[in-house]
Amino acid sequence: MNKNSEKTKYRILKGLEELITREGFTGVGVNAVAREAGVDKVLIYRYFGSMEGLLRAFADEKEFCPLVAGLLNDIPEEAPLYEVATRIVLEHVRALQNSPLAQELACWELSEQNPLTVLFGKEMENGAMKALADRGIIPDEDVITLSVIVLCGLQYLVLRSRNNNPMMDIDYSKPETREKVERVIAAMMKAFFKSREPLK
Amino acid sequence: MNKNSEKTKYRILKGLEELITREGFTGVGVNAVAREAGVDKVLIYRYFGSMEGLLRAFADEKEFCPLVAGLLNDIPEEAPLYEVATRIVLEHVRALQNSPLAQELACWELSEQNPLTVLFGKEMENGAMKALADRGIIPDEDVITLSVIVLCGLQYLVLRSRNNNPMMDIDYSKPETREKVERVIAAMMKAFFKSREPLK
DNA sequence: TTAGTATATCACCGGCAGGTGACACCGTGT
DNA sequence: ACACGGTGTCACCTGCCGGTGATATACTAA
Repeated sequence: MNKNSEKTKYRILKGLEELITREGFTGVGVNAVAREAGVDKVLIYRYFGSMEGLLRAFADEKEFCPLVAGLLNDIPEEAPLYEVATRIVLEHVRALQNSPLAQELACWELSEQNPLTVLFGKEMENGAMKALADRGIIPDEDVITLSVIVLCGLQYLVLRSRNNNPMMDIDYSKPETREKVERVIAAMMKAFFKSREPLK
Repeated sequence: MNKNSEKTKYRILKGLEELITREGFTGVGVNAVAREAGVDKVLIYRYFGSMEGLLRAFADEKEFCPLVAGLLNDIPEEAPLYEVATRIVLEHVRALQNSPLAQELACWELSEQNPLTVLFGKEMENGAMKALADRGIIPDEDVITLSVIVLCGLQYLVLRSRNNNPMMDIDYSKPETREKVERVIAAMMKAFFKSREPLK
C-alpha cells in the first residue's frame, strides 16, 4: 500500500488554499488548482470526486475561526456585558483582518453557494456570536442583534479596505482609523446598554 | 444617418443589466451579453470599444442611488440629529433591498475592480452619507462613523439574506426581523447621541 | 445612378475550461 | 514469475471564451 496518495491530497488542498488566497475565488477551477499544486488534474477527480468534493474536503480539514475558545477565558469574569460583547466583536474582526483567506471566503459566500462557502459561513456564525448567545452569556436579545450588526459592519469595512476601497474614508486597515472605530463602538455599546437598564 | 445604432446600444446596455441581475456578475462576458441582447458581439466592440468600455457606459448611464435628494426633504426640520442619521441609514438599506442589481454590484465591488464597480461604489458613498457630512448636517464625526458602520452592517445582512444565508437568524428580508432591527438601531442611535451631549 | 458610409452578419482563430480514457510505473502478495 | 491494485502521466474530446477580418445590406449625399 503506497501512501503517496495522502501526500498528493495534501498538495492539492494546499494548492487550493494558495490559489484562493492569491488569485481570489474567481480563479478557482480544476485546471488552476492542479497547476498550482503541480499535479495532474485527473488526481483531483480520483481523490475528491469533483471540484465540489474538493471544496468540501478543504472546508472539513481547515479551521477558519479558532479564536473564541481562548478569547472567552481572556475576558475578566466581572467585566460588564457590554464590554464582553464589544471585545468579542472587535477580536473577531481583527482575526478576519489577519486572514486573507477568510476575507476571500467571506466575499465568495456573498456571491455563490457551495460546500466551502456554506461551511465557512456556519463556522463564522458559531465562532463569533452563537456560542455566546447559546450559552446565555449575553441574555439580552437586542444586545445580540446590535452586536451582530456592528460585527457585520466592520466585516464589510474590512472586505472593502482589502481593495483600497474604503467607505467614507473609513479604511479599517489603517491603525488610527481602527483605533477610532473601536473607541466609538465601545462608547456606543456602553451607552446602549445603560439606556436599557437605567436603574442599575 | 441611420439612428439604429442608438437602439442597438440601448439593447446591449439592457442586456448587460438583465444578465447581471439574473446570472450574477460571474456570468458577465462579451459573449453572454451579446447573446442576452440578441446582438452580435462585434457590435459591443464597435460601440463600446471593449468590455471595460461597456461597463463604464453602463455605470454612466445608470442611476443606482436616487433616493437621497427626495429623502432629505422628507425629514422634518426640527427632527433631532440622531433621528436624521437613523432615517438616512434605514432608507438607504431599504433601497438596496429593493434593487437586486445594486445588491449584485455591491458584491462585485468586493471581489473586483472595474469601471462599473468603482463608479457604483462612489455613488453609493455619495448617495448615503457623504452628502450629509459635506453639508455639515451631522457635524459630529463620531455619529458619522457609527452611522457608516451600522449602514455597512445592514448592507452586509441584506447581501447575505439574498442567498437565504442569514447571519445569526437575522434574515433581513423578513419584515418582522427588519422591524426589530430598525427599532434596535433607532434606540441605539438615540442612546449614543444622548450619551455624548448629556447636558442638552 | 453611383460612390461612400454606417450598420449588421458571419466565419474563423487561438486559448483555456471541464472532463475522460488509455496507458505506464511500481510495490506487494501469491 | 505473475497478476493486481494504487498511483501518476499523457493525449484527447467538447465547448465556451475573447477577439478579429471579410462581407453583405442598407441608407445618404453627390
